[in-house]
Amino acid sequence: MAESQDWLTQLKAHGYRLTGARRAVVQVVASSARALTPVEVYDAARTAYPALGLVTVYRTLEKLEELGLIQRVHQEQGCNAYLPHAQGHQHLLICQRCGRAVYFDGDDLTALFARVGDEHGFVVREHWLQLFGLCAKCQPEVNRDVS
Amino acid sequence: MAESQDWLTQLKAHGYRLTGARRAVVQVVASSARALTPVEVYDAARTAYPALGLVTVYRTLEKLEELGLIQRVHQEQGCNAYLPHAQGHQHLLICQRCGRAVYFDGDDLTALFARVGDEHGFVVREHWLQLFGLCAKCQPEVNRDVS
DNA sequence: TTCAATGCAAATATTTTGCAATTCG
DNA sequence: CGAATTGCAAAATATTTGCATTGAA
Repeated sequence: MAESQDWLTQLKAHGYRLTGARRAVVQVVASSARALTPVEVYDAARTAYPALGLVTVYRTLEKLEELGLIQRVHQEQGCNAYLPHAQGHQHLLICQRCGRAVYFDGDDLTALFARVGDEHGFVVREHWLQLFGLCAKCQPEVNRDVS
Repeated sequence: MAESQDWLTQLKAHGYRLTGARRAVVQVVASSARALTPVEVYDAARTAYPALGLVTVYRTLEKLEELGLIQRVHQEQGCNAYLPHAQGHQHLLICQRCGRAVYFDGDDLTALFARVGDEHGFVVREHWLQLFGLCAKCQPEVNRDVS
């Protein structure tokens, strides 16, 4: 994936070395359409780089987050999964069945949120917005799961 | 606090017993204006009920959440703090300095979110919105912190 | 009196740290 | 070669479970 290469370039640009472990982790996370936990990254990346240690996954994710290349995703099931970060100001729409995540634009919401803050004497500096639902592929499947 | 009494009534109504430990935990959480972690609840509630165990705090919070009386709050610093739940459909506005939380109304957002989902082939079933900023009291303080 | 609830201790799970060996540049 | 990076083992945290005792109804 092109994104994967770009991340490696970014790491290098910030003085980090390009190691086998990092390449494997980057490859996995950069190409995932759903948020992955450290252990999931570990398992997936070991097929490409068997000597990988879980600690290195933690440390690499930390650096990728610091560089703004990935973002932590909070869900009911847990808050320690990571996804490639969107460009600009975007919000997440996550499938509750398969975990697939897509970003959507929310620029027009900022003004609304500032107004809400005003009404309570707050200055709003950040907002978190996530939508949960079912993606096109999973909508028919859910009925099947239940029956 | 009146809310505290109401929670105890709810617990009883669902077949749970009203014990000293539960009264202490309920009292602390129901009257808090900011989200508290299990350990914070534990420390605060022990002044009223010294024999309290941390495990009981976990178990009580679990029941309160199950009854919809409290809700888990996710923040940058952690995702294991609880706050009294709002009535109806409300969202959180949290002060980044003192932690004070207030709810605001978000009914009008539902239609907008459904439309966003549509554009991506999703059926939106839930949404999650939180605003972060500075409350009236903390706005002047922040400048002082920095200088 | 009965069984839910408790608190302790121990088990799990998750994340972080110390450190000697390895490897990128 | 030298410093950054790695993986292991161990430590530190956070949460859950087993179980004998206690106490609410």
